[in-house]
Amino acid sequence: MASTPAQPVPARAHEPETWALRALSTASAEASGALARRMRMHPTDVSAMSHIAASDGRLGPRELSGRLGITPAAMTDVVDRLEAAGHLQRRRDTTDRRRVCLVPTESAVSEVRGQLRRLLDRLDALTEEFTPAERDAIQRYLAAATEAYHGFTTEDD
Amino acid sequence: MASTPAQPVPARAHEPETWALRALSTASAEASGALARRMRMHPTDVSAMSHIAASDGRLGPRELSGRLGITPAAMTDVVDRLEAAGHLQRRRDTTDRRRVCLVPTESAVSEVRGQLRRLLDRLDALTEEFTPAERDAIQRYLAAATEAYHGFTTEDD
DNA sequence: TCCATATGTTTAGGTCACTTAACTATATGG
DNA sequence: CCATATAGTTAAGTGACCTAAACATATGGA
Repeated sequence: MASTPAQPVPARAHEPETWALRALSTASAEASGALARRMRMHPTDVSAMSHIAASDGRLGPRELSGRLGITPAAMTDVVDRLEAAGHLQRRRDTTDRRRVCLVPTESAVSEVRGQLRRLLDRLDALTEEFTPAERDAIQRYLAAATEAYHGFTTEDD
Repeated sequence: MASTPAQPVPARAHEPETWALRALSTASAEASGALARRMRMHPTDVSAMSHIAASDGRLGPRELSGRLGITPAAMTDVVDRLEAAGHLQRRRDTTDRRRVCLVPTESAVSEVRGQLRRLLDRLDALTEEFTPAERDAIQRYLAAATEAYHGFTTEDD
């Protein structure tokens, strides 16, 4: 079943939060895989549809390929798959006829939103158990952790 | 640069922590990619080495393929690559000669540990900014969030 | 003891999501 | 109006995965 990462338990000598973050990363990666499986789509295609469904309808293949970290050529394949599956339509941009707008279909938007909501509702529910002061600390911690990961990513070797 | 996920900003109507978790997931996925790139290895191979480096030296291909969510046949390819790169050795188990033990080389262990430490140290450092009570809340939240992701993953459709 | 069955690993062959490079079409500034 | 840049696609190739089958070893019961 597991379709993604799965990290080993780190070898002691780190903070409990650090272990917890690694477990969290693994769990969230597995959830992404589960989401894709449930929608019977490739993980890349789900990511693409998430962006498209949240866009203003003017998102094009080039911009999207950059966001997903794949080449424009690969993006053509992704869009081909999504269009064939009836999840979106290509529409020529009227003002710049080089551009293509990726317009999600009604059904695709509601399916993406619906499936995502199952996850996001679960996450929303977590906050009920915490006081406002605790929630403030949690939010600060999550932001700092995100920044720490980002710092590691952009760290020069 | 971006080699992984990258989620869109969710469309409102959710808790700040929920948005923060999605940003965190994206950031951690990108960090995993950066880790692999820095070690000049495939993401799968890095995951494999993480498990092997943290093992008791008796970890075999079948068990590891299960942990990584790939088939045993694919695992053979992974082990071939890692062995060719000098990161591990295959050793026949003496008590059950069907089994192969994946023994990491000295250099591989120190490289994996060294690179991982750069990340884990960053994460450890985060905790300094919080009080013990806040840290307790953070730890509870992280555990609950992990469980929420896991619940979503195993949710029957 | 010997065989049926189960388990760990590898081999063989195929698939498909990606890559790079080249091509078409459109935009734009000098 | 042409040189150059940009959006998108096509073409050809690569490699990390898959399924299926083979092989080696273990194990429990007749």
